[in-house]
Amino acid sequence: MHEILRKTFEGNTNLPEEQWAFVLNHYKPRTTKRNEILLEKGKISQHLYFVVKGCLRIFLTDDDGQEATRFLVFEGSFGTAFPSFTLQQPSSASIQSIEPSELLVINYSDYQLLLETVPGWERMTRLSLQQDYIDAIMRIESLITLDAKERYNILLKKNPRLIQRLPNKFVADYLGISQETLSRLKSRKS
Amino acid sequence: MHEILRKTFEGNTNLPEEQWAFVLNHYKPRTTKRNEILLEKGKISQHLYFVVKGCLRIFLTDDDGQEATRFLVFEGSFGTAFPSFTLQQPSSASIQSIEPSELLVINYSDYQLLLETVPGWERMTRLSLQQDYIDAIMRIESLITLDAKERYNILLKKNPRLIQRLPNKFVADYLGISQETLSRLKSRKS
DNA sequence: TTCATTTATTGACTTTTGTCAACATTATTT
DNA sequence: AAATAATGTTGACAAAAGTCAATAAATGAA
Repeated sequence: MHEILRKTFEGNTNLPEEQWAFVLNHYKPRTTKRNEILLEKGKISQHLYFVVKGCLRIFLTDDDGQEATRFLVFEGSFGTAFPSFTLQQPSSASIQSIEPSELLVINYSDYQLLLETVPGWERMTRLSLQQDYIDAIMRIESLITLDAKERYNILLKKNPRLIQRLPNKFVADYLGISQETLSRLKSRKS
Repeated sequence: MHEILRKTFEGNTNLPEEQWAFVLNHYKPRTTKRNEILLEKGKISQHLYFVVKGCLRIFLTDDDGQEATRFLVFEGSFGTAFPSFTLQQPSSASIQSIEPSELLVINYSDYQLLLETVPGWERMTRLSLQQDYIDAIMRIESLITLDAKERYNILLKKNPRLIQRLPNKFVADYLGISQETLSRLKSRKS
């Protein structure tokens, strides 16, 4: 089960065998049920999740009960309420497991421990953060330059599995539009 | 002139005196004229800029000549076309110095050199990246959950100098809205 | 499988924002 | 200071997206 996690790390770093064991050991398996809430907003996020199977959703709720999806986390990716986890502050977002999922979980203090004790781990972390930041920048770009239809088309191209697999409403609020608008987009020609 | 840069770094790290000299030496002073273009889209970004005085703008242009501002970089902050600089790929964004500015500039290979040779510098970089990523996440949130007026109000509260100082049109496309909409927002009561 | 619940689609209408154009105002340059 | 260019405001209208409500379809649980 840790194999896929190791493969993911290996894109950015190369460790001696014993250190791999040390790192991977701090990621504990966990399974979740469909729609299980992993973090409620207002709490401090203590865990970073790696999705082996399934899908997580980091989302915001406002006072009217409106929801907006900040991130969707699929197989082979990491996710948490990042500002909360990093700064150890109450989270504005909640985390939900949309599907029954298999996760590997590291807690905040172990995350820090790896940074302190494993040589080269800081680099691993920096590189992965770099990529996350770039993804965020691209998302901002698409939000400020494209209309709903264009954003949908790009998502369809870049991440078709996401659209096939997820309930419409999650896709919609990930795109920052209403469910009805998405529904109309999909049936529109162009 | 390097003093403000050092102060900024010192929030995240603590170096012996000789290493400070080494780091700061790799940031070269540069001045720019109003509206000077520092990077054209399509080119690879070779420089990371620290703004001592003035203001930079990282912006996108489409085929119709429409512009959208990805980031505004003020005194005491770093900026570049990040995906291009990091991955050393052609940039989708351009960089412009909106005001006559004083910058401190490091090039890509020196940036890498500091990461390789200065102990603790990788951590400095990671922490600053973490904050940038958090800022990007918050910007995404505001784009998917708030309307133009709300986004404007938040910007007004969080960064009043930005609005006072910059031409309306830059503020507008930073918010992802048209100049006219911003103009109407400003005169609207609520 | 059936029932209950959740999710998706569609219509009618409203609100928000964008676009184009005219004009006013403010900066820059000479 | 005058001339020129850049920026800001406003109106009229168009387009995009949201909301509410009714219904259809799909899904999960018993």
